[in-house]
Amino acid sequence: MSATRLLILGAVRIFQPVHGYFVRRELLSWRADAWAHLNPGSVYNALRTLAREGFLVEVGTEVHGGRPARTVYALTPDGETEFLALLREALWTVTPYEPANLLAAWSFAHWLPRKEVVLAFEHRLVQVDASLKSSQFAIDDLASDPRKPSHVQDHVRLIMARLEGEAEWTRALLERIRAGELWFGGEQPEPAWRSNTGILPD
Amino acid sequence: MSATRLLILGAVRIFQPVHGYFVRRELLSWRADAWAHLNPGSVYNALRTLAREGFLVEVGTEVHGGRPARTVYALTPDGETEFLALLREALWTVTPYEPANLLAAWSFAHWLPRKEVVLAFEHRLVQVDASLKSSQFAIDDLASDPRKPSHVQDHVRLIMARLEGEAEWTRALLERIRAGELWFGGEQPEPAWRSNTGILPD
DNA sequence: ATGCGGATAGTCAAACATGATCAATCACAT
DNA sequence: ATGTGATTGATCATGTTTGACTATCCGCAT
Repeated sequence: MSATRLLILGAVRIFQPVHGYFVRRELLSWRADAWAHLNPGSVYNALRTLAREGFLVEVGTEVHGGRPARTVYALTPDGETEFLALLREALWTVTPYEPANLLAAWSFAHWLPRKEVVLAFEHRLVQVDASLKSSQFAIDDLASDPRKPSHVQDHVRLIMARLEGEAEWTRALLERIRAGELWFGGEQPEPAWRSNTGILPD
Repeated sequence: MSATRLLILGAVRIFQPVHGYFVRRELLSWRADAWAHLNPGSVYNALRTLAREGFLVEVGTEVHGGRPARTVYALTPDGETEFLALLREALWTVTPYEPANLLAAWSFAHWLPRKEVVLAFEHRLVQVDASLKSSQFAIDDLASDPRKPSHVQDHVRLIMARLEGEAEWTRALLERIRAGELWFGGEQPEPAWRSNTGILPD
């Protein structure tokens, strides 16, 4: 799933050099285990996969006492590029069947310039609007086709209702961003939160 | 994924005895490939898994010309029970992180009595309401915790906005069901749609 | 000193999903 | 007759997800 890749890449980017368990704890504190189905195995697997693909490097291995060794990762330049690509993809594209994408994208959107986020959100609203309009025609077509069960129309309506909810959230946030709330790429030297615990191991 | 199991079980239940490709085509015409990530492999795999678990039986194998043999399935009594259990679970439970569940459930809800569907939908609205209320407290807590990144609050808001959209859909449908629209379990002898093509092979 | 819950750090086999690929057939125009 | 593209019916290697499980260490009360 692409949300997992973005989450892992983004979390490593913030805390690098960082080991798997730390990434996992942080993402757990974002409830990503729930909304992105992020199980322990997924985290470690994604780390290994991203490393194999050259987006992450193992920068070392630490052992503390008799505990399992922890592998420490950092982003490569390619990983940086990939992160931005995935982030933009997730932020600019409405994916009604991948609800985790927007959640993951919003987790890292403050790394982009405020202006881009505004444009991306405006674009999302345009996409949703187009979806709503086109789906009305789809529903009319479905209604006139006796071979299609009528619940398919209701499916479309449900998907649109959820999208409408998402659009409402987008509008509310857009207003806050336009009003100068929140901090974006380059506007603030340091993020206010740098840890899920307040204490970084080591 | 549990939506896949419900979809396959339900589709077989409608069209049994039926082969995999037919089930796939039907679910494709419901756009389930999009909203439930239903790839070809998932369908055939689910059929085999459900058969292994005793919920489906292979009632035979047909060969037409030089094409791959088609395996024909039907529900067992256990499969019937499992179908109803999965359907009720999906219909009665709000699962914000499994958006396909409700879509799958609504595909088969007309097999249940109208009264149950009304109760289930009313219960869904209660659940959403509780979610909305509890998440307001969660947001307040998150806001007062400087260690938590502020996007986590926005995550909660987005999830709630989507849920609110779902609730809107639920209310609209509930009204129609209460008004006597649509047909439910035992109210109508035959479903009006029995095929995705109008022509059943054979 | 001992017991016990919780945090730390991660593994692994089994289950499941992915979607390109196959090879025959059909519809239909050239 | 032959090429073209869509349809039929499914498989399979590869990759990903699942989540129970391991094993140590720490804090702290008994």
